[in-house]
Amino acid sequence: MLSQKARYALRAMLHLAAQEPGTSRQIADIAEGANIPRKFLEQILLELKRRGLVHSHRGRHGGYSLGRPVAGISFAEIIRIIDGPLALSPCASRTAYRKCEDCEDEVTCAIRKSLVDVRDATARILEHHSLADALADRRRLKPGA
Amino acid sequence: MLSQKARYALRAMLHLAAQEPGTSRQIADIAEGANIPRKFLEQILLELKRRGLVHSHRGRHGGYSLGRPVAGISFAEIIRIIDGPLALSPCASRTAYRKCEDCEDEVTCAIRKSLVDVRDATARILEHHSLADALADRRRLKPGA
DNA sequence: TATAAAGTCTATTGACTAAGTAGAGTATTA
DNA sequence: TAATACTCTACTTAGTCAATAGACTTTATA
Repeated sequence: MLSQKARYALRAMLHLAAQEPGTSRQIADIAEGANIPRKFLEQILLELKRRGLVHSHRGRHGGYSLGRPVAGISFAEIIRIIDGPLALSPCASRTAYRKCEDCEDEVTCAIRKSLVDVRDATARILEHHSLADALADRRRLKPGA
Repeated sequence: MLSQKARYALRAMLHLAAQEPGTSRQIADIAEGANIPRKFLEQILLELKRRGLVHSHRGRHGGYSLGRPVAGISFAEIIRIIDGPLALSPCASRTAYRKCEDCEDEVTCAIRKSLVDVRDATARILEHHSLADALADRRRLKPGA
């Protein structure tokens, strides 16, 4: 399961993605628009900023904007930043591989193999699903808006 | 990520699956053989037993055995019992669907769609990966044993 | 140039869960 | 009937999740 924080991050990014490209939005606006506790959102945006997914400017007319074009930001990237690797086990992760502490022999591990299959399938979907795709999905689902 | 408990459960089941069909193994034996804390394993086996994945008999020559043929027990089933749904969000689960508390409109949710895709891909792999498959994998990986 | 408005940073809280431990109880069999 | 092994419930400890608080810094503008 994703953490609540990761779901918030996805919603916040989607909110930014839905803005006129190049324009920015303030935390309060995002918090209200995406239904996220304001102070919690601050932390999330800060983290996303450190990783380059959003830009911020401070001071009076400050705010946040996407760090890259909508087509260049995948769900996978957002989720990895907030929740860590997609894999079901550290030993099945390709981006954050770590040997299982108590694993006898990884090479012959009959569990790892299928977990790697799952991680690959998951990555295949989420790495190719960008904010642009999500916006397109939404438009298709909600033709009126 | 799977919990440690779920990884233990998979290992324990695999240990049982590797036994002569029909024979049983005692908790202490499984704990040692699969490198699992003994008292913790008790709880896990109890849970698996309640769900019919293993049978037990008590008393002097007691022990545990698989509740079904190795080909009839999937990784998905074991994981669901210990960790709950495979999906990344309650709203994306098919076996344990639950609406997101703070979701505005699920039908038009641009996040849910891709999470459902992931859950389907994951389920496709893990539901079709049985203990028998895992044993076959191991044999292939470790031709000596 | 003061001040209001906005992002930045660190700490804290409370509830919950994960992982493991303990021990008394119950069934079986030699 | 004693030994052995599963059963059940409770407990502990550490850590994480979700959220909140508040002081600090930057920027625009009146």
